[in-house]
Amino acid sequence: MTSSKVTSSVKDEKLIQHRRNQMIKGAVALFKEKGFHRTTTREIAKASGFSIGTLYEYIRTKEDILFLVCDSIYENVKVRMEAAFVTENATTEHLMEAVRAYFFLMDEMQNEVVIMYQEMKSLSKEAQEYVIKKEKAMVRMLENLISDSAPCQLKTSDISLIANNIFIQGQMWGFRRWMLQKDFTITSYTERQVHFLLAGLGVSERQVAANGSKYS
Amino acid sequence: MTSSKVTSSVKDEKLIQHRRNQMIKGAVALFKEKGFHRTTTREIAKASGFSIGTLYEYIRTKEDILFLVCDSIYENVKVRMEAAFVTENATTEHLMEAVRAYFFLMDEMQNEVVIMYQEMKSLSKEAQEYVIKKEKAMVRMLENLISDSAPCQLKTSDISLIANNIFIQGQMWGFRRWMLQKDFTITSYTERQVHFLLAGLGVSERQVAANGSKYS
Amino acid sequence: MTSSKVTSSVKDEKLIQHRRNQMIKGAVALFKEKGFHRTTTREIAKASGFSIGTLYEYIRTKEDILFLVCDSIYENVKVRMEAAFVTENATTEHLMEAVRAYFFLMDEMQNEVVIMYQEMKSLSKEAQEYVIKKEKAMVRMLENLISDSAPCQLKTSDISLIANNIFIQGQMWGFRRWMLQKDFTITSYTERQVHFLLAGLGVSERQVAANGSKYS
Amino acid sequence: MTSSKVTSSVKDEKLIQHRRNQMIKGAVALFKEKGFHRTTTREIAKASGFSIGTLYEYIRTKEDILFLVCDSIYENVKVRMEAAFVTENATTEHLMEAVRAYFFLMDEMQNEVVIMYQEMKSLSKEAQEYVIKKEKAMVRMLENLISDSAPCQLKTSDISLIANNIFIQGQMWGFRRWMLQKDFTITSYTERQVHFLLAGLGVSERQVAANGSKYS
DNA sequence: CATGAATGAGCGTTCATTCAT
DNA sequence: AATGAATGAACGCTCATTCAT
Repeated sequence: MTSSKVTSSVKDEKLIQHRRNQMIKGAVALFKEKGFHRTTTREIAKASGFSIGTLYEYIRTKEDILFLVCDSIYENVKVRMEAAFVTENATTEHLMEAVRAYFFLMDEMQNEVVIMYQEMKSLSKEAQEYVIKKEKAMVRMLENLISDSAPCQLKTSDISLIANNIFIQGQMWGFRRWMLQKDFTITSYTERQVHFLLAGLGVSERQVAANGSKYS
Repeated sequence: MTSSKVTSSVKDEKLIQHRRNQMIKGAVALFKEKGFHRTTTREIAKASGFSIGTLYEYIRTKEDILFLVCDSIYENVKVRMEAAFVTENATTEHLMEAVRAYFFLMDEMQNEVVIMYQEMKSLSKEAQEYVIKKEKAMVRMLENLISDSAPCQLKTSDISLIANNIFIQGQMWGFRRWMLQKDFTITSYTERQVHFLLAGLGVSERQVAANGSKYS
Repeated sequence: MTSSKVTSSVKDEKLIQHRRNQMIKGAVALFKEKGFHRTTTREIAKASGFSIGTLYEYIRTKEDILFLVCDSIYENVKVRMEAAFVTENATTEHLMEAVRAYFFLMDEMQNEVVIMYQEMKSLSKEAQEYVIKKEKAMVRMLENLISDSAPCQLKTSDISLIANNIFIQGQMWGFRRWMLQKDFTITSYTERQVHFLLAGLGVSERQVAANGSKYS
Repeated sequence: MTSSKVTSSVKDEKLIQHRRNQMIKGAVALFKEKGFHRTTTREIAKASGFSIGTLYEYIRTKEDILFLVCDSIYENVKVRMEAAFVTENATTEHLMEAVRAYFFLMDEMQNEVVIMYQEMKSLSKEAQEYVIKKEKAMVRMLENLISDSAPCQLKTSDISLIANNIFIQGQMWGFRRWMLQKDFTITSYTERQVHFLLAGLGVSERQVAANGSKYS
């Protein structure tokens, strides 16, 4: 669905969607390499396969492109996460499997994550809030899963803390790759983080690891 | 000590140090608000209390300012951390106290931390490596403390993982303030993170919390 | 033909040629008056009839403009010289007529010549060599003509010397105008220089001057 | 003698002279390499062996330095030429010997000559006129010698032309070195130019070359 | 007399954005 | 709907000149 936050002078919704996908793909590659500010609109147009004039038929300002990129990242993450999250009668195993899915997703989306971390500040206050809202919604999903699956009663603030810890541990796999990716693979990283998570929750690992995971 | 990585055309070392401190202070305030790229050298000069010409007597390029800022952040953190870290016969209590000191430091340095996260990419590859080296050295300090104080034998990769988790949990207090600082104060945040850390290490909290902390 | 040494971001070759001619014309007028260094790119843009942004669509650096000017001067001189030079069965009369044509051309192009003399040093080493090559090619044309038309056998080094003398005598009409243009017109200057040239070659003037010149 | 055209805030005439000589020496070396505009006053101060503040005690503007350099060049040439010029009962041999002396001087002063050609335009109109006056005076010296020594009656305009030809032939040895200094040494160059000069004057070489020259 | 830190006008260059075709 | 030439505000940086010490 077209991000209605960004206006276009073109009418054909299908075309808008198509062109914007081209733009996002081109922009992510460029932002990853040079960052938002060092990337010019001309470069984005070229990488997207059309002219600077055409680019401006589908956005109003350069910031719109960054917004489109950020929005698209969250959309992708959201779709993938919803597929991995069980919402009813969740067990600790469900939680662990969701965490694993999230970590593997973060591995796939390292570049996008780094972009989010580095360029979010370049968005307008308004757009930042929109994006933060999306991040909060995702954390809430995780909180619900923790809450549902927790073996014992946890304080809501503790649930929130654990959810946030998991979230940034997933993201840090990407933005601290220079620190982590010599000692770990995504598989071993995931396994050990899950291990400490369980320990933190006071769950014996044996209880959970009985049946294997998709991700190990 | 003057950062010898950045050359100045002024000879008086004392003056260089003084002027650069002015620059760093001014630049941090501006970078925090608008980011590195949106801040102009003229604005930095003005915020530092001198003219654009004088600014360039103490640096060669705008990037030098960012480097000076990053370098100064690490220098400050390092000095403070070294004071908080026990290096001999460390106990779990020592570790916890060091973690608390680190979290409170991160609370003080929120703006600087956010700048580091967002602008490090704007440094030259060379300067990035220099800064990463400093970050790695600090993580190593923490690893040593964990290793020394651990109640049981831990794998070195696990030690590294725990150290990194602690590190980014401290940093995340700043860069995810919009998420955390409604539900927590730095004190409660620190307490709960320490709680889960101990749980992860398999240490009973009662054993440790007996004598109160400076930070609670 | 567009000077392929200088790149442009505009694609239309015809337009490039047109805009560059405007630039050259404007730049020559300004360089003549204030020299290359004292002329700003904004002034050149204005004198060319377009904005500073447009100027930079057709060049990459200010030095490119100087190169374009120098290149264009040589191109013009070359075209004019080739038209004036006989290449087969040349007689002394042909040589004299070519020299006269050259002197009159130098009279027309005084400003350009002065610019070349004063600003060539401002070109990059690479561009200087390119321009020197062109100058050498032109001297060679003259050498050939001298060689062909000489009444007696001359040493090649003498031919080269004579050619160079003629060349700078033509140029000096422009760059020493404050010395020469009170006592001479271009016609009388040409006539006397030709006179001494013939004397130097050991040719009686009567033999040559029989049939009048276009230039007297 | 101190160039009274340039004012100094220092009183001690001896010191002024000393400092200015340092400046000229440093400046010539720099101008030769990078030209007047690309050379900074700081560089000149450094090359002169004192500070930028001191530099400005002995001149008022950067242009003053260029003027000092130009003036000094002419002063040197003048002194040397006056020594080489016979003013009474001059013969063709005297003329030839003076020309040879001039050519060898131009060989020595190539850098200075090139600077004069390229940077004179950077002087103020007033200073240019002053320098041109000096050049004219020198040409006049040569004209007088030609006039005195000429074997036959020459028109004054022809004398002027010949003097100018000699002058720029000497200078061209320096500013066209890339063209001439592969085929000639200063000795052979001088000899051949003298040869053609004599031919132009209608003098048989044998009459003159009888007794050898200091310069061959 | 000598120093060198301070100044700021002014330069070359970039690039987001527009709009006629 | 697509193009790309045109625009000019704004940036990073330089350097001649001054003046307090």
